[in-house]
Amino acid sequence: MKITDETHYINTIYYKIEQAAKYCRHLGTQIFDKLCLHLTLDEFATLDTISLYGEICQRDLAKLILKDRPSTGRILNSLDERGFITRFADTKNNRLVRKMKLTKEGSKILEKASKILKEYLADLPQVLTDSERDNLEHSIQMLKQGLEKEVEMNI
Amino acid sequence: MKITDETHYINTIYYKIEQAAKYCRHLGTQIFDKLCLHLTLDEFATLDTISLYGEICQRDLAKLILKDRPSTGRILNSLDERGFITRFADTKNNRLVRKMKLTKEGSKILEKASKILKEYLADLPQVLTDSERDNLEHSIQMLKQGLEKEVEMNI
DNA sequence: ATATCATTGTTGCAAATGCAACAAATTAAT
DNA sequence: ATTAATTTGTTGCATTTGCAACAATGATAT
Repeated sequence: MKITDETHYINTIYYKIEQAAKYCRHLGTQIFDKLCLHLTLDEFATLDTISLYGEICQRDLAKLILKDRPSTGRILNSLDERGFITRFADTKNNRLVRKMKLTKEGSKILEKASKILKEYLADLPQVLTDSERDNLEHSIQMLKQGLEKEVEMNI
Repeated sequence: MKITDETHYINTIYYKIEQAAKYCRHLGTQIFDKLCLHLTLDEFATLDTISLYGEICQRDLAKLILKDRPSTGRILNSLDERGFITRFADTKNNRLVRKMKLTKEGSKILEKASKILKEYLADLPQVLTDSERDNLEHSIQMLKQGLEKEVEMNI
């Protein structure tokens, strides 16, 4: 039985990336759960992305947080209801869009969660050396650019 | 606006890996759909894994195909109903388990799908050079090993 | 001016997923 | 011997996701 046989799916780079992604997400949700941040990983990523990009429309946000438009809308509904963001009408290319920005409350909880998260992660053993991480980032970037040409993401 | 600000989630390696994984899965399902292989990506991966590892129990298979036990059982039910695998009782560490193996039909459709897939992928432009892919594989492996110590996957 | 197409966001529903609870079988403990 | 704990697989249900259809608005074409 040749476990390293490259012709099998389980040995492809696609499989290994999916596996790594699942570990990442699992670890993320476990940490968010344990730390009681009152935010899910997706909500945190959404607030963080808005704070980074400022006022963007929902579709652009969807592309950034890797969710489809309905899912993005639902996450924003929840954040809106809880007073972490406000949404307002604006235009993009002369088109009516809904943009959003953080409220004071939103900035506060994002900052608090970031701080707690940072402290927690600092106590974890480092999984990759800096050079390994740089290597990985570069390779992933190359892969993404290659795949982008082949896949229609339809967001 | 510092888009490359490393303190933001969207710039972390975790985010980038999830993004790459989503591209991989999207491309995979699109290809399987287009080629009309009468198998989903997950079903293909399952057949491929069984053909590689031989007779294994469901839980071990679940760990390999990165699904939880219920999902694995459901995939196997479907493959079983369609005659691509047979399941039988066996023991592992003196414990009763259900193992499975490919039927003639299962081997046939796996072989056919592999062949079509290989031809299709050969026609795609190469997204990574061999050395880039080797690099990526090594880094991903390191990351996975690091994460494994921190996450309980509960499969 | 009217019709057609494109973009953005929402709704609704089917499918997939995650998870807890359960059942069956075996091991370990007292 | 009885009880408790473990491992494996299934069931059921709540949540999430994916996707198609729709509504609203603006751009383009004839």
